[in-house]
Amino acid sequence: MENPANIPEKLFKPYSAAGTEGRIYKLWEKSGFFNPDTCIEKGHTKPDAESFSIIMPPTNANGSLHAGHGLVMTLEDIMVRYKRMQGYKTLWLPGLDHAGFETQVVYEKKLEKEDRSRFDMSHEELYKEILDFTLTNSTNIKSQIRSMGASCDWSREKFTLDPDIVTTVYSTFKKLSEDKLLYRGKRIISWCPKHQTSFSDLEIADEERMDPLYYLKYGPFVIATVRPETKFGDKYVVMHPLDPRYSEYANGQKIDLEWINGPITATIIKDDSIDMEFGTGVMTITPWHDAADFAIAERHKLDKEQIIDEKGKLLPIAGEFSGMHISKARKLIVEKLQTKGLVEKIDDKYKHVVRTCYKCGTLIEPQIKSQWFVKMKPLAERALEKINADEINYIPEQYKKITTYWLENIIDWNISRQIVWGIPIPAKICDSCEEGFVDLDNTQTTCTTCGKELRQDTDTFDTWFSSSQWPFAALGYPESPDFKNYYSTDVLETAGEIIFFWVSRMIMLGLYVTGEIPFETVYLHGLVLDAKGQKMSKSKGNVINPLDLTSKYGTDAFRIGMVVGNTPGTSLALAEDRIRGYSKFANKMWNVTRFVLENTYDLPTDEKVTLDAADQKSLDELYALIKEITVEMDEYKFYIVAEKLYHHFWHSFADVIIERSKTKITAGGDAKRSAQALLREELNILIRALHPFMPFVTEEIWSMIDRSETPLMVSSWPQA
RNA sequence: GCGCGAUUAGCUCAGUUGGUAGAGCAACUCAUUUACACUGAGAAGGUCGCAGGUUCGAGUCCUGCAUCGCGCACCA
Repeated sequence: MENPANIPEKLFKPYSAAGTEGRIYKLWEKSGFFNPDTCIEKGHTKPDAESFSIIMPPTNANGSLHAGHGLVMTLEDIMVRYKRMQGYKTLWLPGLDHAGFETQVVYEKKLEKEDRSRFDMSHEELYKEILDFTLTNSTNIKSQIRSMGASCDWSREKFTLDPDIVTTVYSTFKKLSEDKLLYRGKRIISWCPKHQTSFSDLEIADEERMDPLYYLKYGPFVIATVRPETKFGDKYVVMHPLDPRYSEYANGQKIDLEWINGPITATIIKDDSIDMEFGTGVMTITPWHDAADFAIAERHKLDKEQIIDEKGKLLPIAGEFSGMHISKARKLIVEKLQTKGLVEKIDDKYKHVVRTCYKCGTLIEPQIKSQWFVKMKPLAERALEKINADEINYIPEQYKKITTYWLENIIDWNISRQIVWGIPIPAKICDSCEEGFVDLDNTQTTCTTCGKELRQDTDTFDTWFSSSQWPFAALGYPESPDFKNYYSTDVLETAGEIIFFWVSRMIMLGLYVTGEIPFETVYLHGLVLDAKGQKMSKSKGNVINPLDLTSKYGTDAFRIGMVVGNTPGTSLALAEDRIRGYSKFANKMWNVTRFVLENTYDLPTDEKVTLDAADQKSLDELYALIKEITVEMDEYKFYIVAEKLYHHFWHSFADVIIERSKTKITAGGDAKRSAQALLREELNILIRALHPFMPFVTEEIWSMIDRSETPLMVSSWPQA
């Protein structure tokens, strides 16, 4: 076959993503250009260039890439490649997360299958097994991140359990303690009876349920409750001080009455948190197992008594029901109350909200426990100042409102978890007076309050406590040059779902420790849903594995398919058609390249060509487009840039300009040269502009159209 | 209960400061040997959730309502 243009053989076949992507990624890695220092050494970035940095949300080391990750990697890589091409000193720092609770749950399931249980293992044994498990699996996720084309600097990769990270987390813990922002409190916490650990308020899911509401005779009163099984210890009866129905009773007044297990003496409490409209306007309280009741008990300094143990079984106070699981006990207790004539009525269509473990759906059983808490108000106030001064740019903007509302109403953060897999809390506990002492150097042995012997705290930190320090910890705060060069980072890109869990807490802790905001822009993407707009879940069987799509249609097709029309914050329905369409686009680019090479080889690259009017107009339009999209890139409107580039490439360049060039090339002379020059320029500019979106196919094409031997990833973003 | 968001073509969604509605996919009609069938040309498809209001002019601004989704909340 004739081939005067000396066109590579592969260009005569359809574009093969599978035959290209792995090779290109290796080439990039070998070049070292993911590392900004190399870009400077080799002269692609000026040493005094402005920096641009993104810290990759640490990926669960033990996990597998899901559709949401696919979007994270795509969006962040687009930003990073764009800035790198523009000459910024660009760092994208990858990291892995030990993902404390999440990983422990996965491991527990594995143990269960093997007929083992974590409760039969020592701390050390379990920790070591999970560590091995995690480290073994971590190569998997890393190769999946690579397959997405992520141009992150692997030489700077961090893991949340790296010793230097742990050191930073410990020093923050100590600083909080010294600044009196940390306390060990015996307070009501959310407890999951299945997982045997406490949670912060964020790990709790609300669920609307229909349950019977029992109206029980309590001496002269009638009280309404959905949880008769907690009522054994109720010896306080509470009503509103202004409720005329109960004006004859005084605060503190004692009354004798017959209750579940016999006669008791109850005390009347008047508290204005009581809603006079609800039920009878009277309730009894269970301070050990209800946050609202706990608050009332605190206000009036009332006794608190534990009724239910950590596994959800009734304690001896329940008399004949002692040792019984609450799920079984309720029915029997109601029966007994009925026998005693203490049930006034049952409203069996009562709609209310229960709190469940976000992971297993088990009903949360509030318990009073000694735990470490961070005082959040002072931290939140500093964050609010910065946010209200617009020092942090939220995309989309509505997240600013959501964040400020949360910060204004923040409650203290319980950072203790009763799980093994995590960063151990460096503290000593006095079991006798329930004091806790921060002890990084492991030197304190006796309680300074009561003199008794201390034990090591066996709890670990909430994973989010360490990941909230990630931007500065991963950059080597406080001494590393990277910290000085790249903090504050430019963009934090993650799922809108973790706005409170992670983003807001990073702002607070970043500000607290370093005095600076951790990032200037927060870009939050929405959920990735299935083709029908349903949330993906294993139980529904509608989970789309991004790697199936990339292996079928190519990573480039997947990437641009994820981006086009996907506005920040809005959830995306991931339909296969969507991705398939863009695999055709990669092939279109491939064929266009062949046409351009075949038809321009005889035009010397250094020849000055004057374009004719029509061609000049086309070129002006292209420059106008580049100008527009450069602005839109800076505004993070990738969804529109991707669409415009796609549209221009296909429907202007291919359909109009190439078609027009055919007759001009046949005509020869100036018309031919004008057409040829335009073809070359269009292709050159569009391939560069498309690179952040479709890095593989563009890099491959670049190697055929550019003679400089500079990889496209460090070539320049087109100038308008 | 409070708050946030959504409601635009069959589907998924754009629509910047108000100026006669756009894209992709799907469906429809033609075209078929040189860049590309992973193609080209063309046509069709929407009283922009409903009701008011501001305006010369509203998908866009204001008010109310409806439906869906999501947060937050110590009414037992």
